[in-house]
Amino acid sequence: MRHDGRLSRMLHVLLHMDEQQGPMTSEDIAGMLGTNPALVRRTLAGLRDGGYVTSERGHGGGWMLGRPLSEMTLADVYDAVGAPEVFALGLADDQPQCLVEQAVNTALRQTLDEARALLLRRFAEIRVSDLRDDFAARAAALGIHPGMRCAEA
Amino acid sequence: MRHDGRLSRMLHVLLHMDEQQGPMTSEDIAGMLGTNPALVRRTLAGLRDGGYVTSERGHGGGWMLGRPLSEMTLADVYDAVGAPEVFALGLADDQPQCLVEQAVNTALRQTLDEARALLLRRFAEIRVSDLRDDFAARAAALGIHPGMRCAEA
DNA sequence: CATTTTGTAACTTATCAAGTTTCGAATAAC
DNA sequence: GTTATTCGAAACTTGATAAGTTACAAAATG
Ligand code: FES
Ligand code: FES
Repeated sequence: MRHDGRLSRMLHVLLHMDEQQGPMTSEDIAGMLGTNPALVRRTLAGLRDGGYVTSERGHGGGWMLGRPLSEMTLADVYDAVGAPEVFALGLADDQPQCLVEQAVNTALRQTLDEARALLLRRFAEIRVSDLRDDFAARAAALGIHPGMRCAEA
Repeated sequence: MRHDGRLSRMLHVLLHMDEQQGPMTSEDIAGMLGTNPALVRRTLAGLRDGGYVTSERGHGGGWMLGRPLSEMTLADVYDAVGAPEVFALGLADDQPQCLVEQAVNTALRQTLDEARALLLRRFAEIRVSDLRDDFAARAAALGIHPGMRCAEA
């Protein structure tokens, strides 16, 4: 099944925004992600509603961080992109008549709920700034200037 | 995202097979699941390869359990249907050049791997016969004969 | 007013589980 | 051995939806 990359993409964008001076336009960002501006706007809209980024129209406009990365967790970003379905595994029928199928659903639902809870708990523990720090460590280890952009290379 | 219901469906089928005298044809099963025989064969093929069910062709043929439900875990069935992708959440790019994106991927991958491991560990702890027992308890609580079939009602 | 840039709606594409059709091969009943 | 049944398997269509695209209105700057 094709997966949902919105969380992954938005984290990437936030980190690049952090190491950027002024605002980034949707076009800048789209170039970075290898996609197009309209999609960027669509997805960033959720982050704007959550106050994690701000947008300005017109000359010199674009997207900027709405707060420091240390004040955003992965869970915040996950929620901001619409809290998409976590699992590809699912139930054949949510409310079956069949008692047998109800037993199956109960067991699967419990197990999936538990795994989802663990995942979201972990997401809530990780600040976006932690990823930046990991990135800085990587760059240092490789002796690479941390400001690189793959799209510009 | 549309989810993958193969595990759920196959568990349902196994439980019905267990409370059945003789073999069930693909058509019987398809009627139960609200689907069609070819799809049933396609999915059950994996369980047959794992020895969890057997199939016989011709008159009086069909599908039967290959071993008791107490000797199959949810993890066994999950593997037998092809160990489908667990998560709908995914990475935008698996092997990015960008160090920033690599940091994002590392963090997400770790967290997803942890949640997947928990899920599969739980699956390995649950025997299919446990679901049957839960079903029996449900039926008793409702005062319903446990042999009911929704498709026949 | 001309230009830049977001906001938004409408539409197309890609993907893959699910669903369908079809025919061949094996088995059993007669 | 002929017929009915049933699985096996390949080839194809459908449905759902994230992603991608197009287009244009609205707002801000100079
Ligand atoms: S997209 Fe991250 S460096 Fe280019
Ligand atoms: S499908 Fe489970 S009782 Fe009918």
